[in-house]
Amino acid sequence: MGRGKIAIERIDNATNRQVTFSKRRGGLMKKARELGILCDADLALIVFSSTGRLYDYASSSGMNAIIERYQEVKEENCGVLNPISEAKLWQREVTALRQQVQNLQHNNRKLLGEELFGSNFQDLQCLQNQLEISLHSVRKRKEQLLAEEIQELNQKGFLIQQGNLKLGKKLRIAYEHKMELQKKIYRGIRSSDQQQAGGSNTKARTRAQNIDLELCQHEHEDE
Amino acid sequence: MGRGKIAIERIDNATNRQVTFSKRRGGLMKKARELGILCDADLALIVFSSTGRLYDYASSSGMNAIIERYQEVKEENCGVLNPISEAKLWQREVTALRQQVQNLQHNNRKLLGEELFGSNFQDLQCLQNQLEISLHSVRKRKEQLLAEEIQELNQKGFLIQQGNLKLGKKLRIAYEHKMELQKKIYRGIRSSDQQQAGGSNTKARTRAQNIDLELCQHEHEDE
DNA sequence: ACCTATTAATAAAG
DNA sequence: TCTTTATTAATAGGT
Repeated sequence: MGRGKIAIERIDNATNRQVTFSKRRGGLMKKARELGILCDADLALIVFSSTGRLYDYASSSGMNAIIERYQEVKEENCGVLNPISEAKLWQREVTALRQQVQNLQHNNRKLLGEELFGSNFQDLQCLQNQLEISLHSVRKRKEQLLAEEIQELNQKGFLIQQGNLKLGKKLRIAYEHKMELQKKIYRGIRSSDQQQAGGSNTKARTRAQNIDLELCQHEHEDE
Repeated sequence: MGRGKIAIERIDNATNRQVTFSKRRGGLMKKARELGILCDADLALIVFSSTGRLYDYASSSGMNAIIERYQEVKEENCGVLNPISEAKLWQREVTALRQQVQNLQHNNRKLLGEELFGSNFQDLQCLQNQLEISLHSVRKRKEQLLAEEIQELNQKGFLIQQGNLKLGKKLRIAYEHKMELQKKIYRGIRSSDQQQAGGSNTKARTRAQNIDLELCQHEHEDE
């Protein structure tokens, strides 16, 4: 229809394309409307132009109703929930969770000894029993923790004591070593003094320092 | 187009309407497709027949994408959230509530003296203190309830005692009344015996019954 | 927007 | 539902 037929493919000429879009869009809308009226159909048409502009038509029931109806049908077919059912599902879960939170809060408050005015004597007795059980558990656990800590400390103490014993042994050996060295030094100094009578004792000090160093090395031997 | 023109109004003949629906639906779909291709437009067409059957067409981007795009545009205009954002919103709330439920359950379990292995000594001490406070509250409330009950019972007891006093008074009066009546009867029987020596005492019995009746009436006087 | 030659759609009938 | 065909409607290209 027209002064010549055109191939059904993207129109390259932008102006031409725009003109054709306007004309055919109008025709499509008109045909859609006519179909709805003539055949009592419920239909919707959504068109985005290549520039992003929106044009739409929906028969009497309205666009949203038609979209929802469409999504309901599709959901039945493919098992994938449409966004509206999904929202409703989430909403239901929110309601349930809020109820649960309320219950838990109520429970908590009772366990905290608040809001007791709604409870009768028997309820209070149960609550008291529960609290006593809880308290017992907590105390038991505390004792357990303490016991563990004590054991740990004992272990550490034992290890430290073992270390002490070792060190004591070493110290004794070192002491004996030292005594021997001191004796040697004493003998050395005496002979040195005899060789350089009245001279400075710088050399003797240096020797003493060397001895100290040796002792230190012994003490830190196997750390 | 066609062997004659038709008015754009609902076709009464059902068969005719069904045929027209088929033809025009096809035409509409074709035109929609052509518009999409020729003018590089993004479009969707949803048609429900009067019998509820769904026919739809969507250009390359797909029906859901087009519907979402449509709803996004509409949302911008009217400020009403589209179902997808709504679903996400609910979902976020569900996540938050689930977390809250978890926390509350954890708290509850601790207050019930369960799952104490994750707590250190100080936490346990706090928990114990709280439980002791709770227990104190519960015991206090129990005592309060008992006190109230005792007071109520005292009140009732007092009222019952009052009733008893009243009844006792009446009983005394009734007793005195009875004694007087018995004296009268005694005197009456004696004189009667003197008049009818050795005769039946039927009349005397009847009199005694009357007296009992009188007493009963006194006892139940103001109930 | 309008015009109009030309093609496409389709109403009615088979 | 599928074809045919007479007729109307849509529209391509030009103004």
